[in-house]
Amino acid sequence: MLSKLESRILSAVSQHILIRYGVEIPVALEQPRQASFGEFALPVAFQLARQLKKAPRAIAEELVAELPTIDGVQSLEAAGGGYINLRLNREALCAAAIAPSAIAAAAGDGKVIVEHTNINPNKAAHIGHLRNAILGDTFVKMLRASGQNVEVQNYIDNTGVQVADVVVGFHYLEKMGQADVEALLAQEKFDYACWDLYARISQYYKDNPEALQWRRDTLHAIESGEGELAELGRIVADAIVECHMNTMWRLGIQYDVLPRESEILHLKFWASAFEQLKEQKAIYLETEGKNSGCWVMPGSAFDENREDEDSKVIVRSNGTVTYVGKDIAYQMWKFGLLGKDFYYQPFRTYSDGHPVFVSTASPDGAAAVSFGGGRKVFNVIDSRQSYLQDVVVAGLKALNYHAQAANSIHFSYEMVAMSPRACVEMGIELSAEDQAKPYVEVSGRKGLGVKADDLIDKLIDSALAEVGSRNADKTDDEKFAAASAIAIGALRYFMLKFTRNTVIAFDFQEALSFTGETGPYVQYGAVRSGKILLKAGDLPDYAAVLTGAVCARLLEDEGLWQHLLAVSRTDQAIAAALTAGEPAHLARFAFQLTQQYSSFYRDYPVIQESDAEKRAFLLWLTGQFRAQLDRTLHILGIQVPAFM
RNA sequence: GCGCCCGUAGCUCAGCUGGAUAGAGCAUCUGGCUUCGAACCAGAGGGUCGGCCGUUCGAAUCGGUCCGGGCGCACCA
Repeated sequence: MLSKLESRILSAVSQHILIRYGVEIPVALEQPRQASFGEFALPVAFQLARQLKKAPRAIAEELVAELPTIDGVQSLEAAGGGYINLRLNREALCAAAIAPSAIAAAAGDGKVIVEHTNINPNKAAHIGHLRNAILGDTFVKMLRASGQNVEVQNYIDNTGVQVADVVVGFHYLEKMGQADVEALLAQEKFDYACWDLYARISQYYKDNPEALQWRRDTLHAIESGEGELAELGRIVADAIVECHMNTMWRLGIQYDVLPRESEILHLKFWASAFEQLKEQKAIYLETEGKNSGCWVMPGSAFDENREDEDSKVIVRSNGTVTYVGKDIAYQMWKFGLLGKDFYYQPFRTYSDGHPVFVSTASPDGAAAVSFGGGRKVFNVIDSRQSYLQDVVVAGLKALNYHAQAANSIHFSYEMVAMSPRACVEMGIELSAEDQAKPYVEVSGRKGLGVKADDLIDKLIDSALAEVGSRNADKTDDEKFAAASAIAIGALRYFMLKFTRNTVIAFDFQEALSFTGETGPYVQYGAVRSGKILLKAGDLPDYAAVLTGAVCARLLEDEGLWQHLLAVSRTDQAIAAALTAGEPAHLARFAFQLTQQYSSFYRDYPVIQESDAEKRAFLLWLTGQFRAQLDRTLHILGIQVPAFM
């Protein structure tokens, strides 16, 4: 609601300055430190001071006197060293909020692709993967809320060493065949079994380096797609992908398509990319030095501080392509630059009816859908991969795809590590070296980490204990549903409250907290407001009761005005978070909005209000709060339980 | 060695393109449930924004430098 007014103010002010002083400067609008200063502040006089060689305070006073009246603005005032504080017309803002408004979604041109989750399908998902998926999913919802057409991809590396290692574990360590693995699969928690096995085989390699030959053999078999080892690889990867999809769906996270590495290999995506790279001389065949016999990208292409000799191998001397090479091909496909596409078949349909497809190599029985070909691509990958992401972008540039290179965005974030206390609580023994650190890196190879499903279960358990103690009258199913919503709310909020470049040192006590700045705090505010609306019975006809005069009278109350203001800032908050690319900003807004509501809740009893006009107004404000909070929570992927 | 990130209250973190008295949560202390549910609210204490230079009307924010911590820099993915 406020965003329109804001742009009106900005254009009026900059226009006036242009005419009056003949200068064109970017005008900024801020929120004053104190609410008593007004609703907005213009620091523009400070900027003008230099150019006009005049005291900022004098300029501010001049502007206050000369600025034309702006629709919706009550008054202007020069303050402090040169601020212009600005008060809004309360009645006008209120009237605008009551009138139903059509929100014009700014439809973006072209498709935006967001790739996230991307967990190696060889073990259970852990807290690090949760951060990736929750961050990615929330960003997707932010984009969609702004009218963008978004395609969500979850890349499945089903032919890599990590899958191979688990296959090695089954085949060589456990001496298990296809039937044995399938029997294990039928039991619960296959991803947990693989988690342990992966840690074991990793340790085994350490103790018996000669066993690495098993990995090479297995990897080769998996890449060729033939034989028993390849079949085992398929079974493992497919089953684990199912597990991951289930885990993520518990958090409300969906995908549109699962492109798999096996199809990138079989459909020869790399061959097409290789041709283009050679043709454009983006890579060359090294004939001397340590990389002799390899196709390499010169170091200067992706890092200006590097020498050309400090190059990155794209194709190994044995003719196989590296991870980065495959990633360049995949990135090209995302932009539709490969001249190829996968075939697809349905993978599953979520309970809300949304289908997700998986890539296949064969046109037989393929679904009539297509993916990729985006205008802009966001890769949600942790910051440790930034070097490789740079190489991928350099590849696009070297191919003269400059627009695509500029639209390849590494949506990076810092890792989730384990706090020493969390390690102790899990009974993990740390090396002396690790103990000295402020936090320890999560490691699948070491089996060091908190599994996503375990954490969710733990959260549900403790939410259930709370819900149970407060709602004896509800059925078990109802209580479980509420506890689940609370648990997911707590988890998503926890992962989102940190800005992207903050390392999260995972701590059980913080993650399991339901008080203070948490998801449940916000959900609680929503539930309380919902209860009032429910108890109020039939809602009044707001447009009829809340006339301009009524609003003007009631909004003289500073508390009510501040509440209306807070609610009105939702649009801005959503837009600002998207611009900054920080879901954390939106999470914080949800918290602050709820804080505002909590004091409103205490100060203004709604149901027993005897003044009918005021009661209607309070009800309307309550509804406004709930509606705006619901919008925000929807983007954050947090549901409001029926009770709590 | 080179590159990226971080250093703000006892702890965990915010602080938007430099702007008015640096903010939350947790923890500590005080007060508030016969009043729409206290997973809440009100209040108190607690900070040389890692150090030092610089840029400017103005710096937690920009630049330089030093100190401390993390992560990268493979013919692994």
